[in-house]
Amino acid sequence: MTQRGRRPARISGDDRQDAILSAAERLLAERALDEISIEEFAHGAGISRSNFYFYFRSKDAMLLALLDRVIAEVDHRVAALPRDFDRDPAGAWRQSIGEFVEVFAEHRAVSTAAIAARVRSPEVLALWTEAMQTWVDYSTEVIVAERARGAAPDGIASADLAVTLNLMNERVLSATFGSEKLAVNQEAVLDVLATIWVRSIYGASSS
Amino acid sequence: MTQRGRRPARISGDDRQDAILSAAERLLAERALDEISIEEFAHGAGISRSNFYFYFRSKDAMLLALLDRVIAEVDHRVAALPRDFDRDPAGAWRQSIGEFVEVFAEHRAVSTAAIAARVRSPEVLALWTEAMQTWVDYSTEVIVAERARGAAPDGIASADLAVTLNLMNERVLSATFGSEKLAVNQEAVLDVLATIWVRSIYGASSS
DNA sequence: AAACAAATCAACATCGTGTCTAAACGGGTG
DNA sequence: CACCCGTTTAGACACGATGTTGATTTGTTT
Repeated sequence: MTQRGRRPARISGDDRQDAILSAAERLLAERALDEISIEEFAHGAGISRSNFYFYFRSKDAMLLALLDRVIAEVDHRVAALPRDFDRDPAGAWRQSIGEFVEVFAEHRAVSTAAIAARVRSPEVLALWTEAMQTWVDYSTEVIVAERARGAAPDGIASADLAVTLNLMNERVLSATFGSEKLAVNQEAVLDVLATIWVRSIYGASSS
Repeated sequence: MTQRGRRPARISGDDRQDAILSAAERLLAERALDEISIEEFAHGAGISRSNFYFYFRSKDAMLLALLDRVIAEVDHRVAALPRDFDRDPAGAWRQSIGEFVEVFAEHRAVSTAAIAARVRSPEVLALWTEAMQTWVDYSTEVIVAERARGAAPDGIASADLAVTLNLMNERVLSATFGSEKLAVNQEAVLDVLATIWVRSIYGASSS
């Protein structure tokens, strides 16, 4: 999972690579990826446009490296979480979702850029989908377990529910932290998402 | 709402305009908007690339005209729906969502293209947001009414709930009908969405 | 048919990307 | 010290897509 979009490398130059990535994240906070030319990214990191290609094959490859970091952080955080859904289901879900919210908020520039670039870059799409798949698998697993112990009712397929709720999170966080016109307030978003997750998973299906 | 992205026009040429739009929708069923050059759209409609600009200022303007049609159809369908949430809440929600699903499915090429282009084109973003706002307002209104008559419990703000559920629909339908890897089966998607809406709106907040 | 607007097209200018080459810089090793 | 080798730059080039301009054709009206 590490060193994605990187050449083998030998000694130094890693700092430059980081400098490029830092500058990129800074620039992405202002404008979208499409609106920033490679020349701007290069100059932002204090190098020439030609030299940019020494570190990354393309703009998308650079974004891929940025995205890799963010995904790794989410996975690291979620893995460290206690898994006590039987003791306090609502709290456990809320905590998991909270990790997403926090990381998404901290790296909102990269997250929104990745989601936007996904439609155009197969590599970004693949990496994002792989990460989403991990989270969906985890969610599905827990839902199945909750149903097995009688805490959650049956109804729609667990996998479908997990996919839908994860896609909801993706879209809502993107809207909220991308400062879209139609979005949920930053302070309220965790409450709203957690509530919907819990109600959807544990609520009886009316009708 | 009509004649968006169109010059005043006088006599003929409307057929050409329609021909371009038809060809565009046909091409968009195969590849994404970015991957199709204006030249291809033009040739698809039997005209030269230069002449394309006589009908549309840009690719995005063309998409805007396509999107306008789709939004109008959804609004027309939803407005014709009976509004009997007190008699059969789950059924009423399901029917409303069903209209979205149907229109989205029928015009999946335009819908997914618009959602993708939104991040890049301010005009597409504005039109899409305006439509979403309409649907969110409607949803909010009904949720407030359901809470007022004691059918739905309080908890998170009605407006936040409405925004989130609408964004969920957008993302899930986009994934499903855009044939994304991580999506819900076409036959199941209405069930899944309707269930989550109903459980989220009428389910008591545990915890 | 003369006039005029609608419709069409070829040519041009521009911009960003990606590739390549030649030349310079700079630190560690033989 | 001199020599590599990794690093860096500038510059040129080809390519593809976009958007503009100006001229030309087509069709309708008077």
